[in-house]
Amino acid sequence: MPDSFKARRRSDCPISVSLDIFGDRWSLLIVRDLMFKGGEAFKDFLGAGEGIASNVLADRLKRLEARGLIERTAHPDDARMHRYRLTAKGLDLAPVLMEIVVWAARHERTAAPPATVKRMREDRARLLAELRRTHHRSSP
Amino acid sequence: MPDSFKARRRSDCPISVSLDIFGDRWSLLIVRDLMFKGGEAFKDFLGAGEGIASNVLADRLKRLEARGLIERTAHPDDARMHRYRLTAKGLDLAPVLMEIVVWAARHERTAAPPATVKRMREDRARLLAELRRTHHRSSP
DNA sequence: TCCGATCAGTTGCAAAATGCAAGCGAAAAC
DNA sequence: GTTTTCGCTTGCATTTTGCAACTGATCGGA
Repeated sequence: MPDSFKARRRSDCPISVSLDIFGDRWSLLIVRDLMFKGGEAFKDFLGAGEGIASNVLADRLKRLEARGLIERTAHPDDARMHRYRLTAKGLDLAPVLMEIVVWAARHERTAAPPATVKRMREDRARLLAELRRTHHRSSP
Repeated sequence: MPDSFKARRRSDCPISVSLDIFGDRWSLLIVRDLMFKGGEAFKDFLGAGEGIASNVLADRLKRLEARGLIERTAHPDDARMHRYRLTAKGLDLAPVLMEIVVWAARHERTAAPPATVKRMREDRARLLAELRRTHHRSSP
């Protein structure tokens, strides 16, 4: 088990603190799957396309849960599964993810649908409201 | 030398593509130093507070340069030094960094000055314009 | 002009994280 | 009751990171 749980922060800089939480190659992809792709179960993240290893995935899920970005509950219909969902804190990463998408769409060749990118640039407030509705979280 | 230069992308998702570029614990801290702290030289990043190792720093600088986020030039006053500066592409990460700061300030205990955070939330356009002025980059 | 300090790295090695394939127990599907 | 699915865990090889020491070029002062 890659025990990536040293809670030791490198500094109190907000960016550094944030990177201590999600500054790796996988965490934000999990958040993305939860936020935009409707993924909820372990297998959804496993099969998400980038090919995360199951042990790393297990570690990241624990980590994200420990940091309060996601919550894990029993799946109502199937006792084998768990249901992972974004907390309000996790959902609040939406603006970060959107800015990343906007940046990548501008500077890299990506599969981002131009219409979506445009909405992220020009209609962010409504997009965020929609997201919150989808995820049943009240807005701050 | 930790040769982190496999340009192989895991998928074409804009978030995945972005994380392949700056999804690690150090890259965005370097960008932060360049963007907000006026750092320009190797030693500035080395002594930035989080304690990056010099070999990792050297690797990240090469990598960021290869990806077009920063550029390295000879320092005008001192032939030992190099001057690192953000390109327009690197400077365009400003909204991402700002949203990260806003998120961290809301959800974690950080050293972010509340006034700065407030400006990032409420006066982003002007802040971005100031940044571009500081870094002498024309705006898109 | 010599000499120590500074700068931007590099090198070698240990420790940690990642990736990969296989395995496992519990629950569901058939 | 047998097979599949699911969410992991385990063991092991590979890669990345961290640490400390070192280098070669340049600078600044005596």
